[in-house]
Amino acid sequence: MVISKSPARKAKPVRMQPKAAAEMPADAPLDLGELADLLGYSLKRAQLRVFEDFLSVMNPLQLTPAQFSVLLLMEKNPGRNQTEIASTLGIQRPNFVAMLDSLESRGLCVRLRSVSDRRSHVLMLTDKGRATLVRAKKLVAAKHETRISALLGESNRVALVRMLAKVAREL
Amino acid sequence: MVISKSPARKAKPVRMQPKAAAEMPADAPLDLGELADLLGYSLKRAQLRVFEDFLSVMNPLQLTPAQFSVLLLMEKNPGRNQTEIASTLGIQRPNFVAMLDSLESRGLCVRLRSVSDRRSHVLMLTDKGRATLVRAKKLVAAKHETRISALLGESNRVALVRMLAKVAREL
DNA sequence: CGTGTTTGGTATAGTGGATAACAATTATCA
DNA sequence: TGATAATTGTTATCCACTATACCAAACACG
Repeated sequence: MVISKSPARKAKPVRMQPKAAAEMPADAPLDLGELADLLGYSLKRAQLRVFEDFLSVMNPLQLTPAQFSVLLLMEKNPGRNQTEIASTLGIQRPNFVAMLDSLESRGLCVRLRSVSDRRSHVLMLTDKGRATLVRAKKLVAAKHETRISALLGESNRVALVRMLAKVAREL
Repeated sequence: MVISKSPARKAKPVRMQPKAAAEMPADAPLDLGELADLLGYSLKRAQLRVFEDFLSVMNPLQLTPAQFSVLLLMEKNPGRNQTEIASTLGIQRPNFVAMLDSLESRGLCVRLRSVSDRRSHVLMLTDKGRATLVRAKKLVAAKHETRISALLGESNRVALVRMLAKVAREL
């Protein structure tokens, strides 16, 4: 028998509230306590917000952050295969297949059978992919990164990115 | 008819690589290009790494970041109901149910039917929950946050958290 | 040649997050 | 008061993302 990880909700909470503690406002914002000082918490919250903003800015081009990063890598590293691009981005190779299917079906990139190793597919941007990437970069620069820079100040934004990269790399 | 978002993989890439471009090292690390300057990218990467470290540090207590944050909120805000705790953490109420089931089945907290509003469940830490939280805090402080502080310097770590909170709040 | 490895791909499962709907309860207000 | 609306916890789904096992084709290499 397998130990179930799912809820074992049988006895519903029929218990009553014990003591009627001192009257509280009851509608005041909650106290985050040490949560506010936890790096992981603010990190996650900020990441969700930044991705949300990125998505809304990129709405006309219908590119997710992950798709945008793939196109960027293809542009700067033409001729690489799926394994190389995927692993650089921390994407599992099986999960990269559907992602490429999507980009290729939209005509943004192509898989070319490599002449030197017929197992691998060389990835290349199409003209449409390059044009889309140009527009995407402009959107990101004009409406996304600019907004963050306006909020933090450009030097702080750069320092922030540098610290995050260090954490990602060296922790 | 619905427009399918799924892959339309029919024609497999039988095309051949066109020109044999200039010889490349082929095994050099890829160039991240503007990806390295994108806040969203380093943010996501750092978040994954920090959560990974948190999980390994918290391994003996088997607490995820989300569970830890719930316990912290319960401690600092006893007597709040599920909706209040969940919404403060950005958790959808339906998704919070299974999470509470798990914590309650482990004896870390209880749902008490409120005397003032019999719809809602007042959330309280149990003694075991409080004891677990004490141990968890010590682990996080000693092995997690300390490590990040050693990497960045404490003042930088504080500045980092402050900037992230600002982004999460004001972007 | 035969063995082992790599590559892209399939199938599948787990997890996190989002929405619709519902019963019980409370709030609102004519 | 009584009818209607809103809220709370919950269930049932659904979708996106991630992780693992496995496979055939192609390659590496002794």
